[in-house]
Amino acid sequence: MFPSHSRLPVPADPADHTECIVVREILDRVGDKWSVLVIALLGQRSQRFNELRRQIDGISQRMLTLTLRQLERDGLVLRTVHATVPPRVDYALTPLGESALEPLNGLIGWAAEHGTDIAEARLRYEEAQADAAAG
Amino acid sequence: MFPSHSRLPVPADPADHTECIVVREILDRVGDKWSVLVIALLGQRSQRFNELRRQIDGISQRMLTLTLRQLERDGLVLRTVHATVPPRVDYALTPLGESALEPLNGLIGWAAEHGTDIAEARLRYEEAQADAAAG
DNA sequence: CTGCATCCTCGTCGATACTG
DNA sequence: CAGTATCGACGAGGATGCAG
Repeated sequence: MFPSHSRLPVPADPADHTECIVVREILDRVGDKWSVLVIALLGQRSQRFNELRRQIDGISQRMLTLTLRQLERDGLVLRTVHATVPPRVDYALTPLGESALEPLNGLIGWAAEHGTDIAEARLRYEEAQADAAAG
Repeated sequence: MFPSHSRLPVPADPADHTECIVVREILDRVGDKWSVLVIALLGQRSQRFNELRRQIDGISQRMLTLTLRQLERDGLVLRTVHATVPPRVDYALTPLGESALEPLNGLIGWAAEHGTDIAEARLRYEEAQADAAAG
């Protein structure tokens, strides 16, 4: 969370401390390992648990469950249980979740576009470090 | 990082695994506690170390140093040392750093706009949980 | 198939003390 | 003023086993 005294240059009321906290919480969600990927996948189409699991190579059952719970809790994802046998659970984005796709894709787009710039910057940095150590 | 087999629905070449990794790394940066705030503050004007420190209530000296180092390493922030006494170090956004402001503000704007929606969703969720437990 | 509980590891962050 | 070094606490996340 942003500490309550600090400010974020958001368009809206910069004096509102609550807003900073809210923003920090959401940014935290963006930062955690799987949330954005899950949102992006559900943005394509609604899917079942193991359908997601198979697409997200490397995710543990536990983390997929936790991630989906959190997204459900935040109102970004809708969980639908079908009382069939075997049980079937569908996950879909809510309208709120869909509204997140746009800013998220903005960020993802930026990342994809400037990824090489960053990689190059890192190389230059390492180089400079090596020079400093050698010199 | 995104596992190398998973895909992100970015406009550009979805088959490129490297892109996923790069995107995940950048998303991680967004998620860490202080980076976005530092970028936002430097977006207003370039600032000195303790100038930033004072504005970011709650940050430790260590974390501000680490955060700035990482942003410098990634080419988002430029560090300028003035050989005066006492020493003076200025931090400023690079053009790359400034280019990040737009997507970042997009996300921050979304968060600010939908923060109450999320808060409400959480209340409803807790409520439903309580009902389930009681019923 | 979907999901919870447990254990354990590892990285991140804060506190503190010290340096140029 | 602007760092670096070290230590400890904490929590995210993976592995595994069990349940509805």
